[in-house]
Amino acid sequence: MILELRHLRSLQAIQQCGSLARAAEQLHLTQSALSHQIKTLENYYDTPLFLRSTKPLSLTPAGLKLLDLAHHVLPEVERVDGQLHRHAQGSTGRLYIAIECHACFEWLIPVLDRYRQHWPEVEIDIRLGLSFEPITALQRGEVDLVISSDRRPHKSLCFEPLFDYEARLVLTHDHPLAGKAYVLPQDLADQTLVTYPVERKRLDVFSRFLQPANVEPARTRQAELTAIILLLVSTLKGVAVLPDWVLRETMSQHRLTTRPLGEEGMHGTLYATVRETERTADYIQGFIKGAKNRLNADT
Amino acid sequence: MILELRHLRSLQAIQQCGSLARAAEQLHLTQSALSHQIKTLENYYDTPLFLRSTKPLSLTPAGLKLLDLAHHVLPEVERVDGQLHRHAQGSTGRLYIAIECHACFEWLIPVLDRYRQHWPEVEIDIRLGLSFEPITALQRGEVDLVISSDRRPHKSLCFEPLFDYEARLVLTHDHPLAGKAYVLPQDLADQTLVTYPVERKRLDVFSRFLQPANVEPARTRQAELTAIILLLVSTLKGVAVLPDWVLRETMSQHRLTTRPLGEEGMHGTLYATVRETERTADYIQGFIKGAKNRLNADT
DNA sequence: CACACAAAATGAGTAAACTTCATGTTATTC
DNA sequence: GAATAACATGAAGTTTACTCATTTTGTGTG
Repeated sequence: MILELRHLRSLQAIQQCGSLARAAEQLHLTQSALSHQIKTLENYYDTPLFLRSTKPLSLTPAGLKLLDLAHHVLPEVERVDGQLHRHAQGSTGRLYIAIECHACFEWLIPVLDRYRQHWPEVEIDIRLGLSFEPITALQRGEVDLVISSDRRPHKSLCFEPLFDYEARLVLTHDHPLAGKAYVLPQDLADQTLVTYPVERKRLDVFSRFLQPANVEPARTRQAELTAIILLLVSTLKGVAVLPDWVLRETMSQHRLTTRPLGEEGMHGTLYATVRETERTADYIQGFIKGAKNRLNADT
Repeated sequence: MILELRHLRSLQAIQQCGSLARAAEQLHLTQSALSHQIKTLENYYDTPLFLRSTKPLSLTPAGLKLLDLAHHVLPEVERVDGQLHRHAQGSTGRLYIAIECHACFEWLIPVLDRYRQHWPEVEIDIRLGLSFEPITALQRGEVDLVISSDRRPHKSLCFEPLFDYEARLVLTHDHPLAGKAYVLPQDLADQTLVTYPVERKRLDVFSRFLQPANVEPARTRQAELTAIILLLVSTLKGVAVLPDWVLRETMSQHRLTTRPLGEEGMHGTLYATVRETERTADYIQGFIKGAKNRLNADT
């Protein structure tokens, strides 16, 4: 198979111009070059592609077949070619986001809604519950941006801090622990703890608060959605640990309040991790900027 | 635009094989050649196309875009490429037939029905009432085969005789002229002549019979379909001139008979005209053979 | 952590393909 | 039938793609 796009482009030009000479000009080639090129094809297929003896020279059935192919194929090729060029400039691309924490939806969705207005061509998706580590998925090209709070440096990847947060205990106004200025691990030993349905090691409240003090809550409950967790906290008189960004408007509606974990509070930073090669792409930086400004995004 | 099908083929192989080395083997290239080729593309688009650091190496979003294009485009290209190769062998092609005489439908349709069974891939069409000469249309590649009874030799075209025919006068059994063994031009001077609706010069009865004797029929009627012409001959007690092949089974049904034109009868030959370049193609020869054997085709 | 192994990148030389230039051939026009 | 226009052809030059040899990178192992 010697057929190349070049041949299709030539045929299209020949058909358009009605003569080799003019087609060659349009293609920035010499007439001779075109003649040679077509002859190669004709030898390959062992059939003429156009009739030389008619005034606006016309294609043979074989030539028409190829022209037909050209009309199908070339526009698509040009579309993708253009996309890829813009892709490199960073004005378009794929943005598959992996998030480790369910709570991130609370700020992510509004941020993405806003982002899509500015970057309409970017292909967006959110991936939850990957079969392997998000970082691995990032390296394998299955996702393009990982949002998480831990930072395990890795070559070819880079971390962009988005914003700091504080994980706080959520409880009702009239909860016994509401009387304290801050809570300690052992305060939760007789409590019902409501969490997202993920492994314990991926929940800060266990890995950074309860397990170091070797404390186990009396009961645990799981719920996927933040709204349901808050509901359960209200109705079960349980407690939950959520990042501060979750707890703004919804708080007063549910007659809820928050307390720091430990005297100092439990603080963390949320990072966006991307591949080094794509870090500078405009559409990536655009997302990171939008995430940092999430507070303004609600307006 | 430097993108060529070769690049798409390479990307597809890389994706399939999961490594440059194996892909190169499959493409009958060296690993180095592939590496260079991809690098050229990556420089052109200014973005990597796949990640080298994963075990089964994986494509970047940009690479996936191209792969997607490859999956769309390559099968179509291969289909056409294959078709063209067979085309040269003559097992497939386009067969647009131009006919000058309406009566040809009578034998052409059954012949084509039979032909299509043997040459299912050939694209068939029948063109009537072209804006210019069928021969011109043939030279311009608008049609591929012309059926007509006159033979104006032209370079790059060739004529294949199909079969001889005799144009005979059609009339009812009880028509006054039925008493004669043959009719002369002046016999038609007081008759109603039913013809196909085409120019007189393209009707043999005028150009070869009436006009040389400077005779004009009393009345003329036109009808597109042979069946209608026969009907008019019956009901109007008119006459028509039709080739003998039309007049076989239908004759007795309409209580019609035929007489020769002139003492010798008016004979002609039907030719299939094709472009010299396509004459030897199997699918062309197949049609010509089928037309010659039209009598057997009805069985 | 060094080692070995596998796989991709690199660089220089070579072969192939494409293009150009000059010229020949063919078809059409007046 | 000469003139013109358009395509074909052949040889030479240039660009492009490929191969070979080698280096670099990444991966897995003792």
